[in-house]
Amino acid sequence: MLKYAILGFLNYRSMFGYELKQSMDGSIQHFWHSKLSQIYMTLKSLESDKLLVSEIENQDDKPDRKRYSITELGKQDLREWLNKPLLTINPHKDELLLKLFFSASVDKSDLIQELSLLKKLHLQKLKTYQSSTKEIISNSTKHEPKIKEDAILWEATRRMGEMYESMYIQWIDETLIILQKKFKGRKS
Amino acid sequence: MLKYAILGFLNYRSMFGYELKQSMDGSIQHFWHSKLSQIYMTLKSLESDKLLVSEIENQDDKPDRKRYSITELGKQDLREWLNKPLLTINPHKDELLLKLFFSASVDKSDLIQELSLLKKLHLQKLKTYQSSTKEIISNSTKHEPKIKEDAILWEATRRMGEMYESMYIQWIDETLIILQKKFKGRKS
DNA sequence: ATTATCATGTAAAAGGTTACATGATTTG
DNA sequence: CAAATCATGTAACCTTTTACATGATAAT
Repeated sequence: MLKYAILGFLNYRSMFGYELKQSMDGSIQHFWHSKLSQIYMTLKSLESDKLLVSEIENQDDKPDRKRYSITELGKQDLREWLNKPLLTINPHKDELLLKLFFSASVDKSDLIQELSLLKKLHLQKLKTYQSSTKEIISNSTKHEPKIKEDAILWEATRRMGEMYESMYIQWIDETLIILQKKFKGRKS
Repeated sequence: MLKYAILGFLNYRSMFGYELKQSMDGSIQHFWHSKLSQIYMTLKSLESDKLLVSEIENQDDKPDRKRYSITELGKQDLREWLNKPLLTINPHKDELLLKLFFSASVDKSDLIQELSLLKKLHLQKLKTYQSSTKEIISNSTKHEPKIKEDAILWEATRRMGEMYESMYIQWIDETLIILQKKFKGRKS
């Protein structure tokens, strides 16, 4: 579905591959992410499918770049995808939970340390969603009121990021308490 | 990492490919899932890496089956993985959020319908984690007290499933209210 | 009769990561 | 002087999905 992430962004305005990566990392990174190499490959295939067109722009001080624009065919494809409702929950994978599930033999203080570090990382993410991500969305509405309907939906997805991180942190806290209680003073 | 899910289960006891799939779907499906075809392929490659061995069992009434057992090398590999702490958050993907992010032009009653259906599915999952999954875990402890340490960690992962689904449902409810408020009576 | 369950697999395609390659400018 | 940012891409590899193939028994 990287295809539709790309079409979605290019439907706002034309962009370069590199720029697309930055847009993704700055707005949808908590529910979609891709490596640059994959973005470039996908852009190529979307162009050969006539969903995009590109033109090369020369820059004096910086490397040349390729500006991609969505075509009518591309817009149509995007619209069809947007109008087709999802009928199933999309499963996801969490390596931490997989590891934890099988970790009965692992030293408990190691698990506690691991969870404590991950808690810090989740707290950082939470703060990002609560400050910079939130500001980006509210700023975009001020300058261009016509994108208000977009901003409402962007805010809904941001809110999910916030709720998810809060929930994850709460779960880590609960799990840390259980680990400290049940295995107190026990060696592995 | 399907590799480690397989090694993890086979470290409890030897199993058939088909059985492995059932075990996964019955216990870790909310943070790990795989198709049967992939399980068979991975079993094959793990066996050629000497992490597993297999023996064919004949059954009169049912098809033959292949029982896989973990080797010492496999146990070692699993232990190494379990002892290596995760240092990063694993990103995930959610097609619903991706679609919603770009859905400003979509008919709002369609979005409301889609979210309402998904809410029902999440409610079902939540109930499963709160009843059958919970029972499976507590039953396993009663009959085999030596797996108590395992059961504590299984319960922690089950709890994440429960918290995740509760959070998701709450987010859908909030989002439904926003959609109904902001776009009341408006045509797409 | 048809569908579900048991049971194993192969082949092709799609999706995604990692490593490599290039090369200028800017910031610390 | 080293690292980050800008900018694009290829090749090899790994992971995952989808479709196909077979065939018996049990349940509805």
